[in-house]
Amino acid sequence: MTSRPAVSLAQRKRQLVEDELTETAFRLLTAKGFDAVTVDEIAADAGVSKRTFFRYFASKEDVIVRFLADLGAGIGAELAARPTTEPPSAALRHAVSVPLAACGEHGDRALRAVQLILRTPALHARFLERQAEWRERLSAELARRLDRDPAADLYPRLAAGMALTAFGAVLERWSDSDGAADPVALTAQAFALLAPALDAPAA
Amino acid sequence: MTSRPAVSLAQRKRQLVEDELTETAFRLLTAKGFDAVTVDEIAADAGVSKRTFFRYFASKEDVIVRFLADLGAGIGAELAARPTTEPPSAALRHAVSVPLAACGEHGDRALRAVQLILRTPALHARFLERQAEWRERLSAELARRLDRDPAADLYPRLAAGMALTAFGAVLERWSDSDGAADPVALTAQAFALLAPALDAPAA
DNA sequence: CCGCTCGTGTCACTTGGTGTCAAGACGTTA
DNA sequence: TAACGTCTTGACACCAAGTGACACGAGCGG
Repeated sequence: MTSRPAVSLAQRKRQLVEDELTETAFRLLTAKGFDAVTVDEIAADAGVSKRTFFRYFASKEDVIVRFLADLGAGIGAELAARPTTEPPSAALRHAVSVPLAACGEHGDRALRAVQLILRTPALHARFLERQAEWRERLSAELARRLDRDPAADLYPRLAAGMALTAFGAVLERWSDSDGAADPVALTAQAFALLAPALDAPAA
Repeated sequence: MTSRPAVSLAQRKRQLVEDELTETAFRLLTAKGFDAVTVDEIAADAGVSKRTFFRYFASKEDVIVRFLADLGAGIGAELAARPTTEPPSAALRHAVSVPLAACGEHGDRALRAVQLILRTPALHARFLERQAEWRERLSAELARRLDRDPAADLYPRLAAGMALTAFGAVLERWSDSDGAADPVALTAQAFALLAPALDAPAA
C-alpha cells in the first residue's frame, strides 16, 4: 500500500536519534553550562547509551559546533558560485552573508547556539578550528579565481582571513545584541571597511 | 658569605623543574607526535610525577603553546608603546613584528614549536584561543588610541583581526619554508596589502 | 630545636573517548 | 515462512586527561 519511501526506515531512525541527541544536548548545555553536563547525562536523557552518542558526534563540543559548522562549510562553494567579474570584496561579502543571514532567520535557536559557543572557551576553540578549515577553502578558491599563485602571493590567504574576521566580528555583535542587530547590515558595514584592501589593484 | 640571592632557592628550583619539563615535553612531542606521548611519560622522563606536571602546566597543550603565547601576549603592550602619530598600519605592523622577529631569531627551537603547533589540530586550536585573547587586547588598545567607540564601531575589532590574520599568515609561511623566509619581510608585505583598509579615512 | 610553609608524591576519582563483542531489527532471497 | 547478511545498538572494559585530598620532607623563621 504505502509506496516505497525515498529514505529508508533505518535512515529516518538515524535522523531521529541525531535530532533527539542534538535537542537534549542543547537544552541541557544551555541550561547548566558546558562543563556542568556530562556526555553520560545527555545520552541517558535522550534515551541512548554513551557509546551511541559518540557514534553520532565526534566530541561533546561537536554537538553544538556542528550547528554553525554546517552553515559555514558552504562558504567556499558560495564564493565559487559568484561571477568572476565581481570584485573580491563583493564576492566575499555575498559568500559570508549566506550563513550569517541563515543565522538571522533561524532565530532563537541559532542565537543561543552562537552565544553558547562564543562564551564557552572549549566550544569557541573548536569553532575557530572550523573557521581555519573554511579559510583554506576560501583561500584556494580566491587564488583560482584571480589566478594568483598561493605559494608566492599573500593576497589569497590574507583576503580569506579578512573575510572570516568580518564573519567573526558580525557574529559577535549579533550575539552581544541578543539578536537585535541585523547580521546582513553589519556584514555590509564590515566589508565597506575592508574593501579598500580587498579590491586594491594587484600588487 | 654569598649575598642573599635576588631569587630564592625555592624559586630557582621551580624554574629548574619547569625548564626540565618543557625541554622533555618538547623532545618527546616533536619526536613521537602529540597524541603518541602521554603526560605520564613526559613527567616520568623529567623525573617528576604526573601531578607535578599539572601544577606547572594547565594542560598537555599548554607546554608547547605557552612558548608562542608568551611571545604574543606582549602585542597589546607593543601597540600601546607606539607613538600616537603613527598611522594604524605602521603601529600594528611594528607590534606584530616583535614576536615574529623573536621567532626568527630563536632559530630552530621556535621553528619546531611553530611547526608542531600548526600541524597538530589540538595545539592549533589552543593557539587560536590565545590569539583571540590578543585580539581583544589589541582591539581595546586601538579603540583607545583612535578614540573610537568599540561598541558602535567595527573598525577596532576588524583592524585587530586583520593584524592577527597577517600574523598567522606570516607564521604559516615561515613554518612552511622551514625557517628560510624572513618573517619581518613577510610582515612588511602583508601590511602593505592591508594598509589601504587599515589607514582609510575615518568612516 | 620547633613549627611553619611550600612543593611534591601517592592515591583515588571523574570524565571524555575508543575498541570489542554479542544481541536485536531490518531487508533480501529461497 | 525460514534462513541469511547487514546495520545499529548496548554492555563492558579500557586508556588517558585532569582534579581533589592528604601525608611527607626540605627549607626557613622563631
